[in-house]
Amino acid sequence: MPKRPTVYDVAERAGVSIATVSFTFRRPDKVKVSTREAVQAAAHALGYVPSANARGLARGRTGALGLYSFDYLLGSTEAACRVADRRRADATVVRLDVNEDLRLFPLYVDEVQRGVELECRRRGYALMIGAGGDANGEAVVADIAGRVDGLAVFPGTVPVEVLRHIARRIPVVELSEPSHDDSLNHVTVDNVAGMRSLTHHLITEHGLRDLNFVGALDSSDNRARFKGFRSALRAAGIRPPRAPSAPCGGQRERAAVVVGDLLERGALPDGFVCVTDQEALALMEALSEAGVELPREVAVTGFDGIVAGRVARPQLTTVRQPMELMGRAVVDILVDRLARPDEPPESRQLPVQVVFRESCGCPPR
Amino acid sequence: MPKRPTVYDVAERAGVSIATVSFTFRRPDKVKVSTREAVQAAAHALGYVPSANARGLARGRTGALGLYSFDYLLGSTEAACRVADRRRADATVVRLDVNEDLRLFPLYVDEVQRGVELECRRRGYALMIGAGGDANGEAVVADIAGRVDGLAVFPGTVPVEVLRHIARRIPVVELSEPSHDDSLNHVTVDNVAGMRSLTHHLITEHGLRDLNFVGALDSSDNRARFKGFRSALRAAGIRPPRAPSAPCGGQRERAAVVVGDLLERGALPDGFVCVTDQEALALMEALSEAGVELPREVAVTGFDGIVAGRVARPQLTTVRQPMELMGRAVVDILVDRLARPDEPPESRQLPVQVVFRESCGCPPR
DNA sequence: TTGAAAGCGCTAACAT
DNA sequence: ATGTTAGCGCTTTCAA
Repeated sequence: MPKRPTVYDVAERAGVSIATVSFTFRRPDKVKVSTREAVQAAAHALGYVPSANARGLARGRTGALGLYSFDYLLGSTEAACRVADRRRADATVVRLDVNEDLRLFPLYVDEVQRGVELECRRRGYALMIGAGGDANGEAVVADIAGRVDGLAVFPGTVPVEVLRHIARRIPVVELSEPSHDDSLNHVTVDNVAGMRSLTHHLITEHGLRDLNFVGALDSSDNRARFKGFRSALRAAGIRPPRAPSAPCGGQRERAAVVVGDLLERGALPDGFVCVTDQEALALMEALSEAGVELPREVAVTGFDGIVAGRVARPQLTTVRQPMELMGRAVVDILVDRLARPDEPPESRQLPVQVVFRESCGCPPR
Repeated sequence: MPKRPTVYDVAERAGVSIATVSFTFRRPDKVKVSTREAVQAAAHALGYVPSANARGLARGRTGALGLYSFDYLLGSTEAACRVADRRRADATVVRLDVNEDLRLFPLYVDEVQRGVELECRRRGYALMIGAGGDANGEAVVADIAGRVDGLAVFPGTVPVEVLRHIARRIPVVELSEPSHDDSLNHVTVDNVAGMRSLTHHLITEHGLRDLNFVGALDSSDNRARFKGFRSALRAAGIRPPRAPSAPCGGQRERAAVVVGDLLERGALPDGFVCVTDQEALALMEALSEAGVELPREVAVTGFDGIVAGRVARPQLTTVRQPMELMGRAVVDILVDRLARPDEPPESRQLPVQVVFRESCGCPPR
């Protein structure tokens, strides 16, 4: 790789000053035609590509937004790496079943990310993507934060103190319900209403009364969903469980254990209301494998509306989040904050849509 | 937003020099404990986030890779924007059918991009994403090129001269068969073999002889696929068509026109071998709507292996590209070139897998 | 219309 | 172990 040409090289070759070169790129119309052509010719001949780093430095802003995400499917990364090792052309043909793939992609984060991408493009921003989940996640997020004008993060990916720290420097939006009311912007959905109306449906339409809530209450969103669940039960005069039942984190093996345990104790409820689609999908699979017929013997529902739920058998009843829209809203807020840095942080709550499919007992559609 | 603190601020507050601050961040273990703590405390108190721009400038490399992609579904962007306008919480509930969604996402580029993301993370690189399709695409790609150490592009998204230009500065890999043999690296698949073996299957297993190839020969990959198609026909003693039949670019309306025309002329072939899944899907839909029964009356096949083909009815027979792996290979090459800038450009060809599903006449699986 | 010069925030020798 | 000092490549007043 030859040394990268700079403004100086171009200036010298075009016989002008670096200021003129810079100016020519910024406002071509404000330069004499002859100089412009000379500069452009020189730039072209040299293979000049302006350094966005230097530009960003000089201007104080980079023109890029950042998205920090997370591999919620920890196991998958490892599997993917194994696959990656046989990447030569002469390697064994890779046999990943497409059904299998759908469990890994696209997930919730992927669809939100897509929204972010689309809106970034529309606004003329570049998008810097980073992800953690592993050890030095904190370093990574700081690294990204250092190269963008605004940052979006999925909840639970970055310690809140780190986020606050970053938020002192650039606008940050977190994709969750506002929990610790602070300097962060938020984009979220109406978790409570969504879960309440889903649960209400199970009770009134399908006559289910013994309902388990499956999922960890480790995020404000999950807690809101649990709240919606309890609220619907209470409204129906059913005493809601105090705590969720054991979550399996979307992992098949764990789901199998949970199901085996339940079966052994003869404690199968009327339905499992899961905090996410992934949780529900893993559970459904474990139930099926254990010989439980869905949804006849037990109903299962999810939350998110990911593709895999649409393709599963039975098709998964769920609460769909407007993921692309959420991604767009994120960018919208960030750009807005950039323009008006002194506005207080904003929280945007988007509506959800309950999608009745087969896994709750509704007929196929 | 308060003024962003810099090394100078931290240094002053910690009572050390800026070099020490920098060093403390780079090699915390090489600094006296007391100073380290002082610096970290100051940084924390100030909300200091190092500027990756300045760092990149000073170091001569950014630690980021770039991916420039493209909206192959031109119409969709517009539709998405319309949706984006009703982004307030009080807006009408958004009703996008999930089936509809799958036609837009995830597509080929999305799955490849995912591979790029995963591998970037594994290697500790940040990923800068940009996309064009609209007017100032050239500016966008230059912008991205200016902020990364290496760039990946999908074919047909950037004029080859621009690519060459950029390749003089940083390593570039194009996701296509090497066409113009130049300074670019390439990642591609065995298009010829894939299409040949798919076509061979149609001929020998299903006895189809009158086959149309659908798609534009506007890329080296597409030409290779056409070549594979012809080669299989020739091997079977069938005279291959000289040119493909009219492509519809994956657009429903156009597909409907093409089908209507064919039907009118009574010129329905035994099968349509489409250059991509999107092409095939649009065609299948048009055929179904026109009352043609698939695959009994006519077979349809695709190429790529996108999710939508798996979910379509009948399920689409196709040639699956190892998209995630391709994305990973891209990063692999880029990182390699970065380490050894003087190596000649590399081309990596990955194997494909023919997936027999229903649309060619095979039984459901 | 163009040039000179002062940074932007950080790193990396080299000194101490 | 820490400080000094040049830049890195570009933008941007301010002059000319």
